[in-house]
Amino acid sequence: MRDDDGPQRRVNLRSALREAFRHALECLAADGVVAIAPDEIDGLVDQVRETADAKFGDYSGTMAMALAKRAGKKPRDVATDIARHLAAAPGFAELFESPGDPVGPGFINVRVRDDALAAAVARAVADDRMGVAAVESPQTVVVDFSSPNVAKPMHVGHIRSTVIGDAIARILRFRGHHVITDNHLGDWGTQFGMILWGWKHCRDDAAFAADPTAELGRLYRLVRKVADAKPEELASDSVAAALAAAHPEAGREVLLETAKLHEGDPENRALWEQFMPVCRAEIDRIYDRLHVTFDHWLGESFFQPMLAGVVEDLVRAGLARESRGAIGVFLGGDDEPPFLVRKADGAFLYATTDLATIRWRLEHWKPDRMLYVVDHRQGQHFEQLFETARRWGLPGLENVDLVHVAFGTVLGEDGKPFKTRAGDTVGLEALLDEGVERAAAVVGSGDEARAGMGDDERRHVAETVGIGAIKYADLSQNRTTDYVFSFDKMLQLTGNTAAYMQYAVARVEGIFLRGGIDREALRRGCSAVRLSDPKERALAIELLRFGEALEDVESDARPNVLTAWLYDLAGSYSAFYDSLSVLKAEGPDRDSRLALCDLTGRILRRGLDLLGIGTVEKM
RNA sequence: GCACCCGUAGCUCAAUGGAUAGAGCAUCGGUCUUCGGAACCGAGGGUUGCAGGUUCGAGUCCUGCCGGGUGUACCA
Repeated sequence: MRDDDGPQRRVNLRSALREAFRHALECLAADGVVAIAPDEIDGLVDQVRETADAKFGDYSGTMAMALAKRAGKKPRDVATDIARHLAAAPGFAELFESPGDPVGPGFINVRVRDDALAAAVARAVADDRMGVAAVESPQTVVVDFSSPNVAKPMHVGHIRSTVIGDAIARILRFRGHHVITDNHLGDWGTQFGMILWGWKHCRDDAAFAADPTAELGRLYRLVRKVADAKPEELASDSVAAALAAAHPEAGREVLLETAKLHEGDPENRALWEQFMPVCRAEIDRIYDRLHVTFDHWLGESFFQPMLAGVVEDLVRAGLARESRGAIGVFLGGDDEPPFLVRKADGAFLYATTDLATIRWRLEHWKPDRMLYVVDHRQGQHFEQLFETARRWGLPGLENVDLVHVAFGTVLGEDGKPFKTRAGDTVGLEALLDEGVERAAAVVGSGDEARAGMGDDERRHVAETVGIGAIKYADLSQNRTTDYVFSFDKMLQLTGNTAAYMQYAVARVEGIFLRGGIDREALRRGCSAVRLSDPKERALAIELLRFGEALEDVESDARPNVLTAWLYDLAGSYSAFYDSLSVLKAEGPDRDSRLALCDLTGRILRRGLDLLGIGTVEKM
C-alpha cells in the first residue's frame, strides 16, 4: 500500500542537507569554479556532519577546504560559493536558516529552522516510526551469527556473536531491509566425533536418562581432554588420565568416528539423530532467555550432501588440488597456508561447508549483502573464504558484499580471557544467572517507588535488568576491541549502562502514569510543539537524529553508535526535565513538553528494543 | 618468521581525516523545601606508546621502531 505523505512526513535532516550540498557542488562544477568528478560527489557530501559544538549550529560542511587547492582559490571563498548555491537549493530554505559567512578556515555551518524543527517533531510524535524514514533501496541482507557447536555447552564466547548479530539484524530490519537471520549451527564437526567416541566408551546410561544434556556435556568435556592428551590437563583429571592411558589412540579414533558419521555409517547416524534434539533443547532454552530468534537454522549438517560436489567443482575449476593427502585451494604462493576443503582422511572441513553455504544462499536467497558476525580470530578464514568464493565465480556473487563483522575477545577483570577461578570457560547460562541475581540485589535495595512490587514483578524486573546489563555492556563497546567483562560496572546505575537507560525509560513512563495522561490522545492531538527554551530545542533536534544514528550503525555494523546516541539522548532529556516543569506547566507548554516526553520515552524504548534489550514500567 | 588487531585521563572506554580529544567510575566542589535525587551543574586530571611522513587540518592515513594480543595445513 502506498504511503501518501511518507517522504514528507519523515524527514532525515542530515540527508536533506546532504542533497542540498550535492546540488550546490554540482552548480559549482557547472560554473567551472572547480572540477568535480561525478563519483566524487558522494564522498564530499558525506562531509556534512553534526557539529562538534552546538554553538556552531546543527550541521556543518567541510568540503570547501578540501576543494580549495585544486580550485586555486582561498578555502573561505570556495565556502562562500558553496553557501550561496546552498541557500538556493530546492527545499533548503524550508528546513534550514540561510547559512552565514564561513567560519574558521572554511566551515559552512547550518542551523535548522525552529519552525521546521517544531513541525518535524510534531509529525514524529504522531508517527509509529517516530519520524524515522525507511531506506529508499531496501536490500536483502543475510546475517549469520551465534552459530554455536551444539555438542558443547554454550559459553561466554558465544555471547558477543549472539548479542551483536541480533542487534544488527533488528536494526537493519527496522531500517527497512529484508533481513534473513541464519544460525549456522556446528552440528556436524569433530565435536560430534568426540561425543560418539565417548558414548561408545564411557557413557553413563542412568545419567543420560535423567539429564541427557548434562551427560552429553560431560562426555564432550571428558573426551576432549582424552583426545588432546595434554599432560597438564590430564594431571588434574584422574578419570580422563585413566581413559587416556587405556586408549592412547583416542585422538585418531575420534576423527574416525567423525569420518564414519560423514560417510553415512548407520550406527553413528542414528546416534546423531538421537543427540540432536537434546542439543537443540539446551540451546533453545538460552535463546528464549535472551529473546533471540532466527529465521533459519541451516547448520553444517544441512549442507553435508553438497560438500563432495563443492570439492569436485573446485578441483575441476583448477582452484583446488591435492597436497599432503588433503585437498586445498592455494590462494597465495606455496608458502602460504592453503584453504583446505578436504582432509587426508576424507572428512570435510568448515571451509567446505562455508563455501557450500555461500552457493546455497546465493541460489535461494539472492542476497545483496552477507554479514558474518564471528570472532576476530577467524579473520584469516574469512579472507580465504571470500577470496576462494570470488575466484570460484559463482553466478551473482560479484554483486554481493561479503563482510566479516569481527569482534574482540571477552576478557576477565585480570585482562586475560574470561575464565572461572578453576580455569574453565564460563557457561553462558551460569553467566546469565549471576547477572540476574546481582540485578535482583540492586532492584531489591530500593525504596517507595518499588514498594508495591510483588515477587513476580520483582523477578521480571531483575531478569530484564540483568540480561539487559550483559547485552548492553557488550553492545556499547566498540566491537573490534577486546572487552573486559565486569558485573560491577555493567550494573552501575549511572553512566552508560542498561540500568541507567532502563531507568530513564521508567522515569518517562512514570510521568504519564502519575499525571493520568492518555498518551494516544496526546499523540493524535499534537499539531505543533513549542521550542521556546534552548533545552527544549536541544532535545528536539536530538530526537530527530534517531534515524541518523541507525544509518551510522548500519554503515559500519557498529551497535555502539546507537548506545552512545541513546545515552546522549537520555542526557538531553535529563537536562530538559530537570530545568523545565512538565506536569506543572500550563496550557500549550504542558502539552508540548508532554509530547517531547512521550517521544523521548518511545525512542528510548524502541532504541533499546533494537538492541534486544527489554524495558519495564517500574524499577 | 609472516599476517591481522590493539596501545587515548589513575581505572573502564568513546571519538566518519575536521573546530578546544570526550563520557562514566574514582577525587574535589556546587545546586535543589525531589513533576521518580538512581537527578542536575562544575573543577582538576592528556606530549593519544615513540620517531618521522602525507595533508589546509592526523588519535584516525603511510613508513620505521617499542609494547601487548590473535592467527599461521587437515578444530571451528
